[in-house]
Amino acid sequence: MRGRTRAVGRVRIADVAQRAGVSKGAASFALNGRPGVSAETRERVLRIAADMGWRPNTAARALAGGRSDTIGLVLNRPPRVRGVEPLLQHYLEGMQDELVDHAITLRMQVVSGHAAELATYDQWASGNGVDGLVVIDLRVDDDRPRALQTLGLPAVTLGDPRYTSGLPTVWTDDVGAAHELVDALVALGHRRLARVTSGSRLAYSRVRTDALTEAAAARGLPAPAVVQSEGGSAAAPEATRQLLDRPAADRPTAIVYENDVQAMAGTGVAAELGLDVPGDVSMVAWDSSGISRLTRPTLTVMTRDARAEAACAVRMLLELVEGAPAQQLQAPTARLELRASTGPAPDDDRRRPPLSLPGS
Amino acid sequence: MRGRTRAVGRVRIADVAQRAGVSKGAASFALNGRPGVSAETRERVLRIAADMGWRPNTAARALAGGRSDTIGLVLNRPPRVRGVEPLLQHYLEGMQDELVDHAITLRMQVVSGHAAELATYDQWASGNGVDGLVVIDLRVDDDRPRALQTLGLPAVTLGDPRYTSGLPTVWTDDVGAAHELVDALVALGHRRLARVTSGSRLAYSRVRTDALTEAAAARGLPAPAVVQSEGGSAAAPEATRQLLDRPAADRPTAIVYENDVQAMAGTGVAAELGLDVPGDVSMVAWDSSGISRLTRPTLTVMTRDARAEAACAVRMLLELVEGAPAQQLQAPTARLELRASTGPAPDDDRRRPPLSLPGS
DNA sequence: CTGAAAGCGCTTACAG
DNA sequence: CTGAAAGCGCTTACAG
Repeated sequence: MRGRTRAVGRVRIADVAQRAGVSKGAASFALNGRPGVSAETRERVLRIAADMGWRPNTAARALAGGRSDTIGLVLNRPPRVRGVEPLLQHYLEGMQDELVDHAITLRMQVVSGHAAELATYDQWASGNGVDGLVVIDLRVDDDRPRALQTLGLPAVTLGDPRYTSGLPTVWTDDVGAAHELVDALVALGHRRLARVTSGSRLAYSRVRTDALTEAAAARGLPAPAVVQSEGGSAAAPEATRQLLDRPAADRPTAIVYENDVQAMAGTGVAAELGLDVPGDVSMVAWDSSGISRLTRPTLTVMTRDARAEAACAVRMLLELVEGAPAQQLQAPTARLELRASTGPAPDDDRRRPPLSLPGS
Repeated sequence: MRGRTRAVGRVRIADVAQRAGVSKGAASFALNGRPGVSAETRERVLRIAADMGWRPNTAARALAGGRSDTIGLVLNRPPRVRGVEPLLQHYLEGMQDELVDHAITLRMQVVSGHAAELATYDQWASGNGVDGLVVIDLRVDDDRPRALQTLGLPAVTLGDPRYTSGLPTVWTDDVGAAHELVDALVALGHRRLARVTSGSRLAYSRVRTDALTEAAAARGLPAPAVVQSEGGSAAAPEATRQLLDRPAADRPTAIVYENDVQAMAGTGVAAELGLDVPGDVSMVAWDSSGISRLTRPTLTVMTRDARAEAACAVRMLLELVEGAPAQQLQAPTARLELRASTGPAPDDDRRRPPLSLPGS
């Protein structure tokens, strides 16, 4: 069934070369846009290849050391959080947007563990399995940028340059966004903020938490309570309970979640505890999966175009593969979109004096 | 930067063979579990390969006509519905679950258009780019099963056998599920059902709609109103408005959506129209992304393990590649999980005589 | 049961 | 600017 029977009618580069009256090598040069062949020859070869329906054999190309027209993505997640959460969903969509226009394949490998991830990169590098990589889920102590540099594999990441170790990146200014968010909450009378994070070692999570803390300090607010919700959105209810299950004077009046699924879960917990959203506590989601208008109450979110960012990262990667220089591209900063889950802080919060003074 | 420099320290099958004192061919046989080599030789080769850290070069293997340790998935979706909707999300997760255990790569190609999809299959088949395929989004008039048979590409699909043209499949009995659902709605006093579908040509959507219609007829209910919501969840609000924006006597008292995102959107529209869920209208989602417990009201859903189904499909595919016979595997039928979005039909509906008699 | 050889389709130095 | 040849790492008939 498999084996060495060539698919019927499959046209090889040798067929194109013969028909064009040139050598295989010349045809290859023409087809790959390399110098060493006259303009008219190139054009003829191209036309004949199109006529005959030639398409490169990816395996042969890869084996010979050429382009594989494939980019790689490794997903390293423990099974229990292997869900496709909102941000990854947008990233996948954005990558698809760009790939479909370039007839590029996405090679996706799921691994459980850091060692397995590096082994995958090693194998891809040595087998020309991919032309380049998109690296996501950057951590604060990530050694993948360095490993990839050693392997000589072009790679682009999505995340704040301070954690990318020089890897080309598409990023957004979450620090600026955090300040806008805190300003808006302060304007609503909030002083006791809280933050539910996806994981303490995820770079983007860290950047946001740090920025929120700084912004709060700059406005003279007490340091936001920070609760880790490792293990995906499933842990968000527990994190929320931890924050809300205390006397009103201690309770945060606004919680900032990593994404809207977490915020929905948190809103449910608030209801269970007899708290009104936004009457008693305001809820904000940073990343949105697009359901923020559909929830009751509708969710206030930090909006940015993660999908476009991922598309942009892929474009950058393809250019990088072509030899373009590495860059750090800043995408538009997230903007606050106010909806029904946020409102003025509860009255008691406004009547009391600040709990602490500026300058943490 | 790229080119013919072999990655440092990369061990080839020839290195393994030399160290084991056998020919390359013998080593290949041993490594691939084929007959033609003694048990002790095989074991020695295997041990040495492991010691030396040998891993197959995928491209070389593919080119020589062997296993590529890759399975393919083509996503053919117009850009505007290129979102990762709940069902696809579960499928991706389930495929990942199975792939990670087998060190298999997923080759994913996004295309826009049927012709491009078939061209991709053709290229993969002729280049040994994949060992097999998972085919999703089966349509009622799908010619992909036949095309794949012609290409000789092993493939497994997810969907009702009546639309798979003999392709091996993992499927669930949506007809049985529809009957359970209608029974439950009838028990709550509902008589005017409605159905919002993902698309009239999607096989699973068609099966469900037909089954709901049959089940309604069997219970003596009028035929459910059916509204297409092509273009993803974005169209669900419009579809819902169409159903609910009529006099109470004409209005459905229960709407069955394709997934929970649609149902959330529909619930929002009901609120806009001043209708209470479930007081005036009950809402049911067929596929759930896991947020059905988080919405307000919580959503009644048809629960099944789509993730496990996808994992099972991949397992079947890998066995098929190994030469196992094709099969049709029936996964557990979806069960109804009643939550707050469904309740007794509005009173006026019970007081009136049936609108029609059994036997559509 | 094993070895030596050809071949998969392409790219790329190397001569002309 | 072009041709002829070697080689990428593997698999698989074909002889022994």
